[in-house]
Amino acid sequence: MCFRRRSARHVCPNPILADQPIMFDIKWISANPEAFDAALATRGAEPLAASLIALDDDRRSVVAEMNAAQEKRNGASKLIGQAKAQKDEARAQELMAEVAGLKETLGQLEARERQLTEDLRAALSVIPNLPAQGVPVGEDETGNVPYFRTGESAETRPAKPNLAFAPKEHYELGEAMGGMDFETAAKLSGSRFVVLKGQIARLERAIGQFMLDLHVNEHGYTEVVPPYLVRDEAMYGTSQLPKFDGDFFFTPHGEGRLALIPTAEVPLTNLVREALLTQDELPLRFAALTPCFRSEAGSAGRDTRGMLRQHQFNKVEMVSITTPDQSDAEHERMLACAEEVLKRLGIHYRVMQLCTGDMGFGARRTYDIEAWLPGQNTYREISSVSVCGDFQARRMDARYRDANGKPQYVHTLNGSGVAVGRALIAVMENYQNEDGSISIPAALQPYMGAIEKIGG
RNA sequence: GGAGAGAUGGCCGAGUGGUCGAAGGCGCACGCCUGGAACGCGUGUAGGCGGGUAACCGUCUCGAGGGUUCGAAUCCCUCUCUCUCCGCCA
Repeated sequence: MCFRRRSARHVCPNPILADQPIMFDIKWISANPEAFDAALATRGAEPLAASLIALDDDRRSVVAEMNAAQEKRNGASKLIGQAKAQKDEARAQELMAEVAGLKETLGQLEARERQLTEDLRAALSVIPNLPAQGVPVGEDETGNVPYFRTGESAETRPAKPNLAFAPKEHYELGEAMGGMDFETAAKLSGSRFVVLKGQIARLERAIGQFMLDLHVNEHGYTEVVPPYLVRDEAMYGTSQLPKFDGDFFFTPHGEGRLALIPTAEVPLTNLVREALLTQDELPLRFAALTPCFRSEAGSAGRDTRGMLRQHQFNKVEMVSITTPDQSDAEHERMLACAEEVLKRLGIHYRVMQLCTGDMGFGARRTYDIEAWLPGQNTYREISSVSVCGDFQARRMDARYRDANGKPQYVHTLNGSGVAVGRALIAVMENYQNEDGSISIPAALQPYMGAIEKIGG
């Protein structure tokens, strides 16, 4: 709840957030107003540069006035100290009277400065990140375009399975096997929850273990077990807040609340919040297997059957912290890491580069990996890999010292590697047999006690 | 949950109401020394904001916010966080 201004109430759930750093460089906006507005336009936002610059001009003139008044006061105070030291009480009294008048104007100026800074911060905090060069312009998912990394083609990816029968959807297979129970889950928790049992539960665990091992052992990520409950400040840092307050679960804690992480991106990225790193520490690469909790209020009615869209699911997340010049290469690398999961599992997929209108709030550029689901006869998102530039770093105040010793904002990247629940769906549907059993992909067999098949 | 201690620069760590943005150390950079290095010696080294082409100038910041004062890292209040001990507990 924000007490300051009615208009800001819905975007300012926690007054603590008012102290958070600013996420756009207002100087850059002032120097490039047309480019700023043009970039916003591709994301479906109204032009804002003029109003932001006006606000900043006001702020700067007040700051200048304030500084001048402070300088005057400081000078006088110093003289008072000297006068007192010389026992010149009359002179001291004289100076003190002079300074007295400054106090009031100074107080007013400080109050105005604070208000203007907060107004500017509040305005900037709800503006989405600007797209990177080359991101296709479009309004929604129909504007997304297929993407291949250098050296990649359809031939370098697993083919669709050759099923000589009508494939079933994952929930049909799971329920028939007694390993997937939505009715019981609804009794416990309502819709959009599931109970996994027996071999399906084990398969879910195997997939998560396999993926985390892959990234840790072969892709150079440091394994992390982060908190699953985080403060609003952390959610603000990765830009889930203040704009999307309704999409998450919160639990009361003390006088405030904690958020259940919607993705491990939040705790993993915030690992470097308020840090000043050295250049040779970078890049930092973190991976974690965690549950994710999403309220998803806006998506009621979509994908109500099965476990495609749940309030709770497990996911392996990758996060990289890099210098600005490394982030684009790291983005391709991270995409390769995520793709490798599907290659090892032998699941057909495609990669889509998201257009400007379909990208998430904090992303500069995003690749989605969509796995082929025979039961649905379509591709469904199983991973999303984004580079955020310095957008999150500004919000978190995460910096490093560059070659000249100057602090600079780091760049952050995040990607699913991949969503466990959806990978389970993909394995089940792609490896189903006509008798309803499911073959276990070779990569997972070590995690399944070397069995080759479940159910049936 | 109960009791106590603390929060200072990249890190560690001193600190008196007035010239303290802050001793000292570590780290880092540069120079000297060396065949080259280590050691040693010397010099330099916070961040934000505003102004200036720049050199530079001003201002703010010693956990956060408020107060006392002409003047606060230093005194008072509130809050947040950390640590130690006790209790409870997977």
